[in-house]
Amino acid sequence: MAKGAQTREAIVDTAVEVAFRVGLGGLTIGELARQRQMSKSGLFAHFRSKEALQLAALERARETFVDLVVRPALSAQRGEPRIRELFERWLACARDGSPGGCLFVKAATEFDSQPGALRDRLAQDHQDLFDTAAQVCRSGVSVGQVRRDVDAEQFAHDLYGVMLSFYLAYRLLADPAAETRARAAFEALLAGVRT
Amino acid sequence: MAKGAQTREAIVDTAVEVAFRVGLGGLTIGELARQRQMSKSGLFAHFRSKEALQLAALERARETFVDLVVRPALSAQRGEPRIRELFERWLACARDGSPGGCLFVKAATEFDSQPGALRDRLAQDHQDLFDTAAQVCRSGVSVGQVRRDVDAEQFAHDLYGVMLSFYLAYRLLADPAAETRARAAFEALLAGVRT
DNA sequence: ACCAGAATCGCACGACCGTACGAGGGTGTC
DNA sequence: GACACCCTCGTACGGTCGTGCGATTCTGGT
Repeated sequence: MAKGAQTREAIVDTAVEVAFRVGLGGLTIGELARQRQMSKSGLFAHFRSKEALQLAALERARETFVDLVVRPALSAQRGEPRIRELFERWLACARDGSPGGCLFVKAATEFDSQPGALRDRLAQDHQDLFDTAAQVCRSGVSVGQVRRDVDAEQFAHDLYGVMLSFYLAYRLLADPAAETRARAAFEALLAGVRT
Repeated sequence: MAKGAQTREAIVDTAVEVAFRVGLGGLTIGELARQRQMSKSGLFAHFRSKEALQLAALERARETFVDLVVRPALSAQRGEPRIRELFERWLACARDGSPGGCLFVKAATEFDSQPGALRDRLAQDHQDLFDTAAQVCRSGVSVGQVRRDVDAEQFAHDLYGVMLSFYLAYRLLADPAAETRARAAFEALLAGVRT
C-alpha cells in the first residue's frame, strides 16, 4: 500500500475512535492532526472537506461492524445458531467498546434530524442492517426452528431495540445488570418466534 | 415573572428546539442569539457558561418529558391502563417531534462517553425514568393484571428498547411502519407480563 | 419624576474552526 | 544524477467560538 493510503487509513482509524467519544459532528481536523502528530493541512489534504472525512469514518465504522458482527454471524449455521451469533457478536462489540461497531450505531441518533449526505448514508446502512437481521431470522424458518408466519422485519426491529437499550444501560448508566437484561430480552424475543 | 426570567425561559425553549436538531453539543451561543434576535453577550449573561446553558436546556427537556409523558401516565388507572398510557404518551411525544421529550432521550447517546456534569445529570434522570417505568409496571401487580413474579426492571428496560427502536425507524429511516411495529412490540411485551 | 437595579448592548480577547495554496522533502524510475 | 510525482508542511484567510467588561437602556417602586 502506498504511503499516502497508509496514512489515510491511520487517520480514519483515529477519527473513528475520537468520533466514538464526541460524535461524528464533534470531529475536528485540528484535534485529529494533534492526535496523529501531523499538520492540519497535511491531514486535510487526504480528504478534501470535513464531510468527506466524516463519511470516511462512517464507512470505516460500517466495515468494522460488518467484519465483527455481520459476517461471522452469516457464516454460522442457519437458524437459531445464526441468530444467536448475530446477537452475541453485536453484544460483544458494544460491551468491549470496539469504537467502530459502536460508532456505527451511535451516529444514527446524532444525525436523525440533520439532512445531508451523512444522514442519507447512515439511513442506507441501517436499512441494510435491518434487512440482514430479517434475513437471518428467516434463515430459521427454512430449517424449521422459527415459526413459518414470523414477521422477520418486526424481529429485526425488536432485536435492534434490545441492543439500543443495552447500549444505554451499559454506557450511560454503567449498569452491571445490563448484559443480563439484554440476554433475557433476547431470549424472550427468540422464544416468541420459535416453532 | 420578571422580565429577565421571561427572556431566559424563551432562550431555553429555543435552545431545546435547536439542540433537538444538532445535539446538545452542537448548541452555539452565537446561533442562539441570532435566533432570538439579541446580542451574544446579552444572551450569555443569563447563563454564565455554555455548560450552564446546556444543563438548562436538558432540565427543560426533562420537565417537558415529565409533563407530557410521565405525569399523565401516573394519573391513569393503575395496572394496564397506566402502562398503556405511559407507552402511548411516549410514542406520541416522539412521533410528533415534541423537541423537549425527544431531546431528553436523544441526548443520552450523545453524552454516554463524555464524562462531565451533563452526563451525570443525564444518567440520574434516566435512572429516575427507569425507576418510574418499573413502578408503573408493578402497579399492575397490585391490581392483579401483571404476574406477581414479574421483573419490573426488565420490563422498564425492554420498554425503553421499544421506544429507542421506534425513534430510529421513525426519524432516521422515516419508516411508515415504525409506529405499527412499536405497537406490536409493546403488545408482545405486555402479553409477556400479564397474569 | 426620580432613582436603583436589572437587562441588554457593543466591543474586544485569544483560540480554534474549515479551507486554500505554494514550497519543500522523499521516493522510485529512467 | 535528473526527473516526476506524491506527501507533508508552513502560512494565511475569513469566520465563529466562548467569555469578560464597561457603557447604555429599560423597568418598577417610591
